[in-house]
Amino acid sequence: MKSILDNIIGHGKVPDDIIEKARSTIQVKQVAKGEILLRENEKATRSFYVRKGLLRSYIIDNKGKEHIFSFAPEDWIVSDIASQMQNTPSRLFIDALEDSEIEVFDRSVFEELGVVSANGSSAGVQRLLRRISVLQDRIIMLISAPAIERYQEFENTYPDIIQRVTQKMIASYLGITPEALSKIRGEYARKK
Amino acid sequence: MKSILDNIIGHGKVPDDIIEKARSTIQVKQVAKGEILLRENEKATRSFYVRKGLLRSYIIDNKGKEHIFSFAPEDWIVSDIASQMQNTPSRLFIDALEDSEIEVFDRSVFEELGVVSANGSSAGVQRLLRRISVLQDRIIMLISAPAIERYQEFENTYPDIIQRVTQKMIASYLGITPEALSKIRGEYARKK
DNA sequence: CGAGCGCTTGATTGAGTTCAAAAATCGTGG
DNA sequence: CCACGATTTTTGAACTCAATCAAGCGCTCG
Repeated sequence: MKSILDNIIGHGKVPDDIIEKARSTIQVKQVAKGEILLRENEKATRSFYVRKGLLRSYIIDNKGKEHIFSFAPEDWIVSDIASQMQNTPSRLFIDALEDSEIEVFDRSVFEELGVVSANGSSAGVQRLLRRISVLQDRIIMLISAPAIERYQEFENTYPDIIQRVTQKMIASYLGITPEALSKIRGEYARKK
Repeated sequence: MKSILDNIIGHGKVPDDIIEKARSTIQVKQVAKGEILLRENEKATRSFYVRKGLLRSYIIDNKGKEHIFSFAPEDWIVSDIASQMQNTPSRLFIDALEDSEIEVFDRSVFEELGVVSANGSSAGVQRLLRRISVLQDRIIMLISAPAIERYQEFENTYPDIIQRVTQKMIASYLGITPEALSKIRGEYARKK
């Protein structure tokens, strides 16, 4: 059976004793369909590797509606990277759509294997993780929020950029037409 | 002035001579507003680090409309990771929104610095890059394609998952209501 | 066997698009 | 530095795609 370790470490190169030490920090778990592994507002410290079965991650918006961020079948990893990165309470729920067998692990596994922060290579990986976190947030906005909220989010997240580009560009980034953005901004301003 | 190197290598730890060798493969370039650095269908081999100015990446859909995937101000990196990962022709254009000063580099920089494929740590990084590439594709679909095309894309990309989850879940993943998906599928099937 | 869930279908509503045209802003050459 | 042309932004009307609300059917699993 495949393990997360087979995926982190490439071929050879990592000493057996280190691998064994890492393996001891990984916890194998059987989860029943419907079981919740991570709830909103919990601190996301652990990630889940799926050996067998199917997990999903999703958010619940302010109207109580579910929006699935990702499915995770065999050999996939699920986690709230954004929450882990920024050390903020998680926005995602993670649960099991089928009875599953998973491996539970946290950042320390990567550190022990030298993937993260081992010898100066950390900053590049940090950057990749931050990128993923940004993309995750954007997808969540796109599937769950109406145009006006996406605009407000953009306003807050990129105050510097908003000054430097045309509205046409911002609209294009948000996935709406310039006309729609103009109208949204009109109403929005009027209401303040 | 900050360089991409300051970001890849963390603090200390990488020998000076290796850093210098890496630095020699990085090319500093002045680009004028409007200049195009990467075109659709080119093979994306290089990435761009912005020292000063503003770049963007975007696609042009089949109706000729631009959709901005990302802005890249100072200290950001732009590249078509999906294209680089899968070695496919790029879907993204990259151009300059302001006169900018950038650093041009390719994968070899990471390899030389031991971030990628140096000593077995590669597989973990590969996984992160693949994740980014998946997220990139999904965002592009969300901002540029109507619901039916997003569904068809999903059908092709995750044929295994489609069998195992309810349509309600798929709709939730696509960012539409179950009713809308049902209707879309109805028409779609009828037309075949 | 019944209750609930999932899927479909229909009617209505609403957010955002498209098309068009006017007003405002920007950039450039004279 | 001004003026002109081009682009951007705004506004309006008609339209379209998808959301909402509601009802009905079929299935399963408890």
